[in-house]
Amino acid sequence: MNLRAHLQHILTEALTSLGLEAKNIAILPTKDSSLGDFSTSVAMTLAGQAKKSPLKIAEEIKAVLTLDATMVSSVTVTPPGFINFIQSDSYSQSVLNSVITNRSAFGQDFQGKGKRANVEYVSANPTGPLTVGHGRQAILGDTISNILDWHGFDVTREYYFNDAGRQMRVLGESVEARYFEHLGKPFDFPEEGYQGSYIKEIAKIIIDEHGKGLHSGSIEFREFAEKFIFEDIKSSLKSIGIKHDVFSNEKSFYESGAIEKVVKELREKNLVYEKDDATWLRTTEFGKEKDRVLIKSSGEPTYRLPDIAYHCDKLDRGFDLAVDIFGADHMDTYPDVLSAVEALGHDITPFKVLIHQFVTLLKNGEKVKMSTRKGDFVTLKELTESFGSDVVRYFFIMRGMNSHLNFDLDLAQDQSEKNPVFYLQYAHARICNIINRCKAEELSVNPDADFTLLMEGPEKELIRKLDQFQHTMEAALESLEPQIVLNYLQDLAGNFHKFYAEYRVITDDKNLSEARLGLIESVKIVLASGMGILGISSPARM
RNA sequence: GCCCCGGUAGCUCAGCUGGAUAGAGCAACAGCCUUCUAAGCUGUGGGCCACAGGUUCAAGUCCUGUCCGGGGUACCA
Repeated sequence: MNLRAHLQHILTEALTSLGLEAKNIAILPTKDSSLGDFSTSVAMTLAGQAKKSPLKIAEEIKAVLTLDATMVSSVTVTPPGFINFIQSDSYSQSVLNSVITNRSAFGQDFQGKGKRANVEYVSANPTGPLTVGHGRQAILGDTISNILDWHGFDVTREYYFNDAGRQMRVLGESVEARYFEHLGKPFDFPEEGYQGSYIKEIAKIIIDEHGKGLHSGSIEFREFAEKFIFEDIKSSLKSIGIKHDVFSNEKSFYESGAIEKVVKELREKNLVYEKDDATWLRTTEFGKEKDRVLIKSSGEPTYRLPDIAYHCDKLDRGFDLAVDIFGADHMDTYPDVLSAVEALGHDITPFKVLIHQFVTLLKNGEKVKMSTRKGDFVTLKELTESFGSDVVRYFFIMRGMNSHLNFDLDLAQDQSEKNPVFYLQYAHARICNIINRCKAEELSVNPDADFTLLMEGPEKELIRKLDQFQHTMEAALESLEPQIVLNYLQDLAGNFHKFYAEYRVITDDKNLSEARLGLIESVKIVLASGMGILGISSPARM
């Protein structure tokens, strides 16, 4: 059993026996290990309720704790009322034994076993290459999927796209214009058309593959462009190790009649009405300031309508958890969609919506305003080609999704050489190297080595850190913030590098060498697990 | 105007459900490779955690207000 869970248990018992409220007992690893391994502030929290000084309560709690000596070696009380726990040697022993025995399964709690999760991410319409901004979402989504997967969820990675709307029509018109431009014929470039150079390339390829005889309004333009761009998107994602399981197409909801059904049901609930030749959704009923258009006067629906049908469909498919990952531009739109889904009688609690802030690109110290339509952007592919998948993935995870991300293209090249991702990978590679050396010395990993020989500060720190892996992963599941995993690994690697600088694994003392080998093997296992979750490779040599 | 996110070291950012002395990388400076990989380690300097109130035994963290930056507020997605 995990020490933290054990402490939770005995503290609950102790508080109950004292007639105190045993709720929200915060047990945290101490920052300063000289104070102990874990501490709780529960005595101070309860001081008001019990009308006693925190120190007195702490002492009382300490007196009635039923300690398991195989886990806790001592308990101290320090002002202003912390209760500190020092873990026993046998517990430390069991941590390393557990890592080495369970290997990649170490730390897994299988909270999601038997549950199905859906993660929708990227979902960019095929109107142009994926940009750096999409990259952030792609990597967030993929990593969150990995976290769910780690916890035992059956995860469906989904990409939803819209190929029936206005954007795709304009795409077709843009390609058509470039087609006739290439052929030296008169053309009309749409006012809101896509201006990127890739449109011209597509037009050229159409000439090569379909000849010069296409007429204005031909469906080929749009269809070819969509197919071509989608291939590019998929290959961009592949280059950073991302593959979706399901591509959901808006069109299918028209074909299945789901869209009509949504409108009909919303109308029956009086949530839809006609005005100015358009069909409106009564979002004011959901607390919004204004109602929103559902179907334009042109007859084209806005994205809201298919989105509602799509979200109903996700629920119908029986997911226990459905994570939507959107950019900040969706901030205002998803509540309407979810409210409508709820109004249609669905339970929307499976939905968890994550909003990430934008990526700002800096070039020559100035902001680059990115627009797919204007063709002014840096693609994810360019980024990956310059820096490699590991660096790109790390870069996008290292910042919380709520932070605006500044990406300085000039600095990126310099920094890529000193990128913190190498710090992690280097720790792993160093360990692999030592393990190889150990083999030559005929030292092998033994889960029952005498780990009580690991008495030095950095060694104890490593064991403490390894013990926190499970809790870290629980926190990552709770918050769906991949960054938590990354911060943990960074700390673990840091602890290892400190240990490495000061101590040698291969020594004259065979028992000590064996114990240290077990320690670094454990670090390697957890590093590899964590890096796997982040989608970052863990090289054996660098 | 209204809604959402942010404001922490010179720069980019961490800071777990409020906890003990606020951290990392980069940048600057000074050390450490005859010994398992120096993509590393050690040390120095650098902070009114935007500002003002409030809650609490305890606030970078929670509440209110102000200021600054970003996003949204479309019959675009």
